[in-house]
Amino acid sequence: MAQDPKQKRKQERQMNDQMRVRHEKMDELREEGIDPFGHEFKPTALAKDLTEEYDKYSKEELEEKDVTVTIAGRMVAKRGSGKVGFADILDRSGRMQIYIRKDVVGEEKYHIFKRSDIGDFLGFTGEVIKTDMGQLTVRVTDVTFLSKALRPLPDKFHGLQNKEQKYRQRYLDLISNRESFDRFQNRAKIISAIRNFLDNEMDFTEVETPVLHASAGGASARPFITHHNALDIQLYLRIALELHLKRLIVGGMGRVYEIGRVFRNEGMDKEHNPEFTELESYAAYFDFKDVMDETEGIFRAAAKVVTDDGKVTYQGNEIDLDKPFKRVHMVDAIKEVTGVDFWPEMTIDEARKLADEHHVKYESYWKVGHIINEFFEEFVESTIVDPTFVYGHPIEISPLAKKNADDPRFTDRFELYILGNEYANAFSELNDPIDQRQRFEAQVAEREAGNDEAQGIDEDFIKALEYGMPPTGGLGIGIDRLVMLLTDAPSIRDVLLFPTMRPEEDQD
RNA sequence: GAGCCGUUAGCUCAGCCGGUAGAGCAUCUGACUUUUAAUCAGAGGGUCGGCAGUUCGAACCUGCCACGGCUCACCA
Repeated sequence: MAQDPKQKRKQERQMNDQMRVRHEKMDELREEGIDPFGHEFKPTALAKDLTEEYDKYSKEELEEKDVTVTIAGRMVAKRGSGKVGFADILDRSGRMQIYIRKDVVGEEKYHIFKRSDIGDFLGFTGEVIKTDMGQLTVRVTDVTFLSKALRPLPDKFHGLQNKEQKYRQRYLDLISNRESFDRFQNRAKIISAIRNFLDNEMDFTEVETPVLHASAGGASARPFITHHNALDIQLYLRIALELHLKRLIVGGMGRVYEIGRVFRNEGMDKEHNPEFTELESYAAYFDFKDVMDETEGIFRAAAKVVTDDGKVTYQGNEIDLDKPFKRVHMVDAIKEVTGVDFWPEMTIDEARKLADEHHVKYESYWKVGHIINEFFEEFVESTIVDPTFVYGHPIEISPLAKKNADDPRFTDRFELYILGNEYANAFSELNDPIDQRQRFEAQVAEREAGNDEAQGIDEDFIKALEYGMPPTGGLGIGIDRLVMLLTDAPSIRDVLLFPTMRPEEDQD
């Protein structure tokens, strides 16, 4: 391919010594009639399969078996002496050592191996053997050059440590840090296990609902705003899946769930990324206690991917997901930790007095329920260790949850807490359209009073409820945080392949 | 949004009181027919994140900027 000489000079200026050498080797391959960016290749085995199948045999047994295989992958380590060489080949399943001799493969093929760099893709055919050191190895009879790496890989021993680079160039992290590679494999398996549980054990239907919303509801959060040209309207990226899924319950689908990306235009930290993956499920005729059972089922199914006995260690703290989760009313939990009793009916002034006594700050528009919630968040949340369903949230902070039949100050809602963090939020869904309109109106009043995350009225959703929605139990789980818990990841960025980053300028 | 910390070779990291930049891996040359962070001998490789300032002299001190990390705040 012809290249502008000016551009080529510029490129060369930006290259370091190692890139120059690799470009030269690429040209050399072409001169030898080898395509440095080759085509299809048919490996007959993966590294992991070979280990599983043959590692149990002795050196002599393997010699007798005389098994020939073809493997392919990226060369990630290379060592050896003049006329023999060893290399580690990384394929999607793991590593395999190869052993190559000049007197076996011949001058030309050995030269290809000698001149190839760490990072290059190569294919090898050979016999499965064990070395004198007992290492399972492919003794090479044929080499195929597959693809050139023009940039050097990170340090083979330390891997890639620079966090920024790990997030920006995840492919390098995946190549050089096996624990990261495995974590993303586990993420996929966890999501698959959840799907399997909901599909096959709970008889749910998986659905897809719009990401672009005319009004962003179903949660309290600031949305991302975008614009549709043809319709010339403002649209929002969804902040929750809730309102569409409930419309499907109205439509008679009975049990639906969606695992999908939602977007919240808020701060970023170890637990928050602007886009994240949420599971929401809705089941007709469930109440929130049924949803607790469903949630335990989901967590156990997911945990099975990483543990046999349900025990998981997160950042040094062990928890047991096989034990039945604790269940406690929010007011009882507050009473237990602080001694403050919110069971008696009280006026806002009495609640404010309690807040003042305990140095709990409150906003002017807060009602008693907001203060109760604040007590919980301030004093109780961080003390929870074992998986615990905290239920009975105040009605003021739960605009989509059904009122408790015996005490209308509270809702039939729960959140699941583990090690001080929230993992699930669920309730018996509000299916009374008149109550729903009043809740939305209270949210609008809150917004006018200064809460810019309060929701607006979704008239279309209320209309759907007016056609009748069966009693329904709904659930939301933050998938990223669940994956963090199960894979012992300290930051949400460690479980997102490509976390949101500020773009860098001046890229080479 | 605030505070603290970081940014030095392709990667991982040193660099003392301000005196013109170091190691290991990687790369290059040579030796070596069972190595596994291979070994041995030699060599090359730097806009010390960027821009200003202080100074005879700045990787180091000061200011501003960029990006990142941690903590806090915010966050159904």
